[in-house]
Amino acid sequence: MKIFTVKELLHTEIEIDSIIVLKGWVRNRRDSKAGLSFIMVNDGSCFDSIQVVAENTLANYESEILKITKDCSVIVTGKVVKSLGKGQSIEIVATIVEVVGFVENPDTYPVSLKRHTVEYLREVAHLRIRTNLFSAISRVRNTICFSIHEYLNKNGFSWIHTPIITSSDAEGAGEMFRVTALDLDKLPRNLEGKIDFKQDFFARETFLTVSGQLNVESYCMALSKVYTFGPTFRAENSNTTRHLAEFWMVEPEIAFANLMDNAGLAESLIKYVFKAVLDKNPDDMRFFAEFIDKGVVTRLESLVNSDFAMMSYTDAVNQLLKSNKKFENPVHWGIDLSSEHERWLCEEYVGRPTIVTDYPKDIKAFYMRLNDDGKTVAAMDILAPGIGEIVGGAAREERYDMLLKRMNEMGMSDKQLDWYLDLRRFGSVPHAGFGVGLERLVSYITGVQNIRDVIPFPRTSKSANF
RNA sequence: GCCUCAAUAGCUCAGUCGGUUAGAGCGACGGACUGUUAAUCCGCAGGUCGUAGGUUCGAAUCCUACUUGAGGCGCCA
Repeated sequence: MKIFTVKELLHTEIEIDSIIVLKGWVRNRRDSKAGLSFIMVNDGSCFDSIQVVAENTLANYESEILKITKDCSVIVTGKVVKSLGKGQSIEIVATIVEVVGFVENPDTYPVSLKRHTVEYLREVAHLRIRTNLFSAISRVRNTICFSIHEYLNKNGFSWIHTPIITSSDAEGAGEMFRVTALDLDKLPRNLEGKIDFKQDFFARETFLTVSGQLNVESYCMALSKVYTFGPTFRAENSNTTRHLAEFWMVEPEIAFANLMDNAGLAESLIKYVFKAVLDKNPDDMRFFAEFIDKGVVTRLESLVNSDFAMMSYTDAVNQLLKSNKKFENPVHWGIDLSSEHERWLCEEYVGRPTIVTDYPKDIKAFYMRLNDDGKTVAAMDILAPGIGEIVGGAAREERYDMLLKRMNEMGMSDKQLDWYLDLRRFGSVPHAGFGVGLERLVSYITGVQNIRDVIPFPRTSKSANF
């Protein structure tokens, strides 16, 4: 007897009268006094559960089947039949229902058969995957990751495994988590009375990476098209619906490329991902559209077939000024756009993802390429309605003198990044890249507003449960 | 890090001006009914009112501190 997933049973042609085995968790049980019970079994392979009909002639009907509650685990052997009821085309008439594991104390089982808030489910993150919402999020997240790899692979990119541990504290993206093997109760001191990191595991200060970009640039200078895709860490005390201390980021980097090549790649990648989700997860997306955000499917569909808006930072500032809206933070050329500005731009003014380019150099990172105007850098952010910045990227400063000058201006030590400067000395080429926040992308695609709900076990300030 | 709000049954919430035995819906359990679909109907159980202090004859209710959670802002992806 062959073992089938629910997805195979519901979404491929299985011959009627086939005898099959099915393994999963019970979503719901309904009894009929006609002498049978309906058991909805879900194994996460797809959104829908399959209906198993258990008749009271089964040996364990009274002793076990009538005691099945939500999330008991079962192995069902049975026959595929055309459904006599409404709501499904086929169902399984069971010959054996083996209860592998019962649920203790169903009255206090955290994920009962009722609607729960996402805030509550976050407190039981090890069990929340057993809800329609979180299993749908998990499947869509998986499709997103797979399609990112697929798109980049099809387009000749190499996936580079840049290090998680870094000795550079100048990656330019905020506070870092320290990595140490020193005994914190007995920290070694040097002659100056400071902590002696020479005695630490790596014989220097080390941190968790905030970005793989600097490392991947060196691979870009040999393999042309590369990307990193892995976890990144920020020790910022950010408390918002769109920040995590540990999150995943995709960072493509392309050689012989400028900002427009970069923006084109980002838009093309994101649209590919949108389309993949629409194609592969229609059931999950339908659920999000019904219960989370009505417009979530139509929005993706229209975006796949239209262009992202593009405007320069200077234009954006001018539009903000022209809007005559009262913003908390006053607008003038040179400010860093705050969320209210970004929101107004992409939600009200444009109404779809918007690529903003050429920001003032003073509000951007040291490695971004200086434009000919001497005031702006070739940076681009993609702002998405409801989420804000989902992509941040730039053409990199490939000119040695310019980069060194910029680093000095910002008071950075060129010693630590001499290897990075080397890339500008030995066969440098114009190149560009960007970072996509995976969780922000998942959030945008699913309509799930809090980023803590689109990663399995969220790590945020003051919270690292499970 | 700053600001705001919240914490009462397994979950979601109500609880009047500080006053007798703290209520409802869902879930769980028991029953009725039914090829059922978040089934429906009836019944029953379930509470240290976040923690610690304080005010008061009397505190879920007022005050203080703490803890936890949420939202907004900042930082960013």
